[in-house]
Amino acid sequence: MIVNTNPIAERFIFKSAPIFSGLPENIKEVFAAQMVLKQFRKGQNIFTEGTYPAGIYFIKKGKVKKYKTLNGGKEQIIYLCSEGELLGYAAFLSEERYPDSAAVLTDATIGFIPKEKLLILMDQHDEISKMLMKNLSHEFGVLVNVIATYIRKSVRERVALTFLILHEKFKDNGNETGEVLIDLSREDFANIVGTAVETLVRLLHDFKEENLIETQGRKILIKNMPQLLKIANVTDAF
Amino acid sequence: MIVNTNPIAERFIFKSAPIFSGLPENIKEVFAAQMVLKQFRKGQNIFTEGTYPAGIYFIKKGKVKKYKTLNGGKEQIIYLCSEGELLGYAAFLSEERYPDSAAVLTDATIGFIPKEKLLILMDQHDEISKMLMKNLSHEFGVLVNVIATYIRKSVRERVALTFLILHEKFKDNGNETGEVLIDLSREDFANIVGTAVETLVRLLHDFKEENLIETQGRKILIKNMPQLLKIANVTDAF
DNA sequence: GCTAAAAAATGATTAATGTCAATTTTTACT
DNA sequence: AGTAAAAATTGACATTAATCATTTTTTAGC
Repeated sequence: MIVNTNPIAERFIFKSAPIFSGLPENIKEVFAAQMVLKQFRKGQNIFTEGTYPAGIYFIKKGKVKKYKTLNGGKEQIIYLCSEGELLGYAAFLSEERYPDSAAVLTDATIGFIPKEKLLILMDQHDEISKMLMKNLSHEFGVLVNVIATYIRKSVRERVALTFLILHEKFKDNGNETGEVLIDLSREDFANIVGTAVETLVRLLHDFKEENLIETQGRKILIKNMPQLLKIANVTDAF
Repeated sequence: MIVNTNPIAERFIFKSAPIFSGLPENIKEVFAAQMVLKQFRKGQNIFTEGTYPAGIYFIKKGKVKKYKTLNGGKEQIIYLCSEGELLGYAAFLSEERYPDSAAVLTDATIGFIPKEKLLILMDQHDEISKMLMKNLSHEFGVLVNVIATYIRKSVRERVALTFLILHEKFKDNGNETGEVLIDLSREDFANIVGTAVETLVRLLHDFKEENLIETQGRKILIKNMPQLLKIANVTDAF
């Protein structure tokens, strides 16, 4: 597997390492024992904005988009999650409604831990609370970077930055030369960037002409991530 | 004091109630005892993005902007904090650099708790860890709403929404009829909205013509918050 | 209260991005 | 492989918002 080579990446990515990696074996087992696994089909929703959490979710396999539907039908993807990430725990911890929805992008295996059980686990094992706290606070910093970047940068810069995130999320699709293949609809891509599909397509066209990417049907091959990163112009992210 | 009348407000506001309000008296005292108070002059920085936290801060008195400086010199204000709020605790908890800076907008009194002491307090009093967790997770949900809203809505909608936040932050400047007086530079206002000062000024002009606000020098009187809220069009926030 | 400096406001123009309509390509299914 | 539906792409145009230049107003210090 190709390792995350760029320190900037972690300022925009929730977690490169699986969430449990820091926990002692016995805790991992306790956690796994409480988890109910469920299969989801491509496109299916895991939870929906405005409802209250009944527990938290863990991505065992697959990719998930966290998104928000806006008045007027537009969608904004807040974040792409992949294997090893927890879902919906901020709303669980705040005891508030989900601010966003989660839907699987590919067929997926999702673990569920009901809140009653999780509360007991947190009470019994301080490490679990600490892990949640550590993750949440990291993700908080990521959102701060996302806000500043997405509000103030041009769409071209945002598309380039989005490639950094996608590069990370799809790196298991990497080939020997380090090129990564992205499999994502233009609509979802545009909804991450926060732009119209047509605008995204035009920028992809530009990047293709500049030899930074290649397209194979809807799939996109990242050919020159360093240059894309230069275009993203994100040395202001900490 | 005028109470927050709008349920939408809390989806965009970190905390209306002072952070300690839920804690038992004895914990409040312990916390207060560890706090070193310091005076800050208008414009002074409390901490700077890219550095590591030495502890956390508490706003005893005054208003603080949390902002990020972007390549090219632009500034994006992430959030306005006021009396009773904690600062810099996400970076403290994640043990990472501050993603943003904090500067006082008015002369202010800020409490500081060094990290060594805070770690001991958290260890001794579970309520403190829980309080931090609860706050952070709430703020996380707020940032999700902010992202979707500020990326996808027009500047006019964002200005209207910003009035909701300012209404809350400046409500101690309210008069008998519920109108609230905002005292903030156009530049800071524009940096919250994420737009150019000129664009902001033009929109303020429009709102004035529509009788939603009045200006008194740089100060702005909110006259019709309900209508501004309609313009903001944020019934999509949970 | 007067004055210089800073901030706010206005005007003209340009650039970026969104929208709508039409066409081409790809995908999924038989 | 053939075909209908969905997705991607392209083109023309409208709209929004940024930028630059200038004027007016406000603020802070004497």
